[in-house]
Amino acid sequence: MRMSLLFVPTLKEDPQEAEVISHRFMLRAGLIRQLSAGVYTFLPLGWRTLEKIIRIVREEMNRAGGQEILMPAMQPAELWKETGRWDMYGPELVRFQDRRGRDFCLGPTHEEVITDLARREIRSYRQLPLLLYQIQTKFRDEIRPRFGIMRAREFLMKDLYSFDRDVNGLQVSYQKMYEAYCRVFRRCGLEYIAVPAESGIIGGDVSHEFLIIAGSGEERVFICLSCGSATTVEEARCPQCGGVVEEKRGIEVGHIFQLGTKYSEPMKAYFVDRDGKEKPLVMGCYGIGIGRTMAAAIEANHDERGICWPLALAPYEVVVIPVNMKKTKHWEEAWSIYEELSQAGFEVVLDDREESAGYKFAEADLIGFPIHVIVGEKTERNGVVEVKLRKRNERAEVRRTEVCEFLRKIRKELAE
RNA sequence: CGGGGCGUAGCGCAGCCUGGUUAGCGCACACGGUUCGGGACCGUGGUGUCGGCCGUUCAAAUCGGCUCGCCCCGACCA
Repeated sequence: MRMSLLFVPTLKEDPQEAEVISHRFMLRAGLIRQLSAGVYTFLPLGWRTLEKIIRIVREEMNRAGGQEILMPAMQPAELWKETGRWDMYGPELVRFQDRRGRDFCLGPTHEEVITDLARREIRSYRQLPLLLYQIQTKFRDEIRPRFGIMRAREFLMKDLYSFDRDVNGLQVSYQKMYEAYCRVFRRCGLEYIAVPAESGIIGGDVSHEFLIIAGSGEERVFICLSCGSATTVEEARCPQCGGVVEEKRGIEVGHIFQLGTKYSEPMKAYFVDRDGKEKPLVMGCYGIGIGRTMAAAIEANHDERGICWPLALAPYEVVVIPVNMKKTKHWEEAWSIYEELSQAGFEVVLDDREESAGYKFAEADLIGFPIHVIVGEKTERNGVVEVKLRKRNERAEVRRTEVCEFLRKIRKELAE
């Protein structure tokens, strides 16, 4: 992609409405724009990153045996009355009526809809276990939308629901998801931790939160350095081993629950087991905040100049910067490197704008391309380009002829 | 919902307290020229229902009331 054609409205100054770092950089780097409190548009670069997270999540859900579906955001009140949540959920539930005066809501989560589907379609234990998921926009009229995209009123979420014959089956599904979540966050290049958690309004017995470790995180986590166990409750400091406890801060990006029969009982979602008896489906549900993961990734990976994307989440992997557009040599070499890298399968942007070098450097840092290839005087004189790694702030001079090979190695290294 | 803050050009702000010329500055934008390895410089130019409504006054960005929106802190959440 050529930078001159990319729609990236960057901001030199901090927008007054943004205080939190990820929010500031997302606005400044031209990733998002706000429409209303807690409601955002994703611009091309922001959407690319979001799609990268989605792809990783999707691959890992599929790998764990999940099957993707898409449920409606618009849901009839009747379902919510069956579980009692129409009254329980409160004003956070976005409610409205259709033209005939029938009550509906915009789904903040989908237990009711999926359980309704399950009770209609699952008859026999032979159909179990079943893991269904979707990646979809959720609506929650938050008391107080906050921190930009971090707590939005409209946001993208991956939610998976497991259906099993019994508690043993549920535990197997739960364990699969637990591991899938670990893989998702590891592949995103993020430092994460899983901690036992309260299950809140979703209900159920066992539950874990997945947190991205970031200094600005709202939640405190206590990690035992000897046994590795973690908790969010200060008093419960891993008394079992008595080791040294380290406190860190984290941002909740995922939550998994063992629901049991909390929804299947009231909604009468039964199946016939091997013994011929009717039993309620044993359920679990598993969520990942997609946008939140993006914000958390920035909270955990930035410096004063801007974002330092992990390779896996960067909107583009490489930016090629010709220092002086007036010098034919810079321009030609930059173009040929751009072509070569594109051919080689890199996601690369060519900064072909008539801007000063300093301007391009500052913007490349802000946006956070993991790899910068700078074509300038050294290229003209010695046939070398400068390769800069954004996150480590390391620079290397590489011969023009070896650029592609060098970047292949770097990419492999950064991917680990 | 309680507490605090903000709303003036696309963005960041000054002006308001103490009402009174044509509402200003920086950035951005357009055109011309000079620059070109860390957000360049010079010149020229365009840009405003001063968030909205009502009121006070000869006169309101400025004073008063109401209202809308946004941000931050608290109780809830991916």
